[in-house]
Amino acid sequence: MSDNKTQYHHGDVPSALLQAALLRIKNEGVEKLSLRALARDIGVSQTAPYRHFKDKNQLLVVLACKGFRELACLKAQQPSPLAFMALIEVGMSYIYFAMEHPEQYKLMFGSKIKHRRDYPELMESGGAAFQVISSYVVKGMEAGVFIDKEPEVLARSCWTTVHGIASLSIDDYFEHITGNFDDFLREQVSLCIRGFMKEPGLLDKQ
Amino acid sequence: MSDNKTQYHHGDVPSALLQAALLRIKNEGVEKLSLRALARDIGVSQTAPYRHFKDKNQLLVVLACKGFRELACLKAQQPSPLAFMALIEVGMSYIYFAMEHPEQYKLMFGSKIKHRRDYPELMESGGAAFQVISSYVVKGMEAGVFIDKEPEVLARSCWTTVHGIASLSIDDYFEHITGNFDDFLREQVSLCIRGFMKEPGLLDKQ
DNA sequence: TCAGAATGTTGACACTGAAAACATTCTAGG
DNA sequence: CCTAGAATGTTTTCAGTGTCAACATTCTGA
Repeated sequence: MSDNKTQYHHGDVPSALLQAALLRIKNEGVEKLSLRALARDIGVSQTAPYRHFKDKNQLLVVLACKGFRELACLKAQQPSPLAFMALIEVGMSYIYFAMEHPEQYKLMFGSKIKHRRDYPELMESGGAAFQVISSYVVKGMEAGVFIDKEPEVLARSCWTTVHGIASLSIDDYFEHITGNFDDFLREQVSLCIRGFMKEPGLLDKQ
Repeated sequence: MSDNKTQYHHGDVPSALLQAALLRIKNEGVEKLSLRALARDIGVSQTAPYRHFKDKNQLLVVLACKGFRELACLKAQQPSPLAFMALIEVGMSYIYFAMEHPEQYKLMFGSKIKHRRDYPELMESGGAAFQVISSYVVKGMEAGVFIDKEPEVLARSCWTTVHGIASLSIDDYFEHITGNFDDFLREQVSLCIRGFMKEPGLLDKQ
């Protein structure tokens, strides 16, 4: 059905657009992404994308959703029986995701997307990403190593810190850090978790 | 010299542009700011701004610098003899600045500005803003309440957390928080500081 | 006074997002 | 199998943008 003769119908414009978009934002940043350039990339007219996405904003929303869903799949890279260590590792994974997909991360958390709250799938996938961190916090609480607070409070604190580290890393605010960058990040995340612990000493002698 | 007759020369295009820009980003967001609109606002031709700013990016840089310089003037709103309490208050002031000038804050830390590192005045004013938090951390260290780490490490951790809270607050990621928002923010900041303290108990019974 | 610097303008170019009107192809119901 | 209507695509057009070049006016110091 799909031979190599020039076709009127492209085949799969939506996913071709998304793929081209991911490539372009990786190379040129989300700031200069244009629908017309994407259309050119995949060889359709400049208005063809509008048959599949209401507008540019909606395409950005889909890209962001994909990112959140990836985030939601994160697991601690070095699983640890110690709940608070596992939480640190999840935080690290989160930061590494951001550093590996900086432009997509900026899209997810920046203000490029307009009227974010009008897109339920975006809210939902974003919430799911948060739940990952949250679940590890809960494990820590069940293990009894964290202070007596609402799990949501700790989870939000952890998420916020990790997001701060990720954002600033991406934008090269830590460029002058000397030494192993992974160590630096881990120290920053640990400092956050330290604030949650009944006995911070457990962390210090690690 | 400057009567009310129509003048060929405007008088002070640069500061008029900056003022108009601050107004526009406050009302419509930094994302849709356009030089041409600013030119219209102040009643000059669309290319007049280019006599005073190399390009749009440079105007954004100046706006961001102004923001950083304001940040650098922050003091704890409720000064406390307890060093760690003062640090918390400075963090709060920082967050409140962000919430009062959300679009300017996004401009300062977002990726709207291109080639940030090519603007020494931006790097410098940004560094000065960081120094405020840093100085309060040092006070805490001198008071002996914080753990034994490089001051820079703690300062950066505090800055990162505060930035994370500010960013997410601005973008309404905490919209579902119930109860007093100021209390929520203060709890988040405190949790961060808690991680620095030799005796977190000091904070708990506060 | 008057030349040159500073500041302003008009007009143009190459982009962009988006809508309207129209063309082609696919697909389901008779 | 045929055919109407839905899907998908195209061309054209509009309004908006950043920025440059060429030209006009005004200010300022020697």
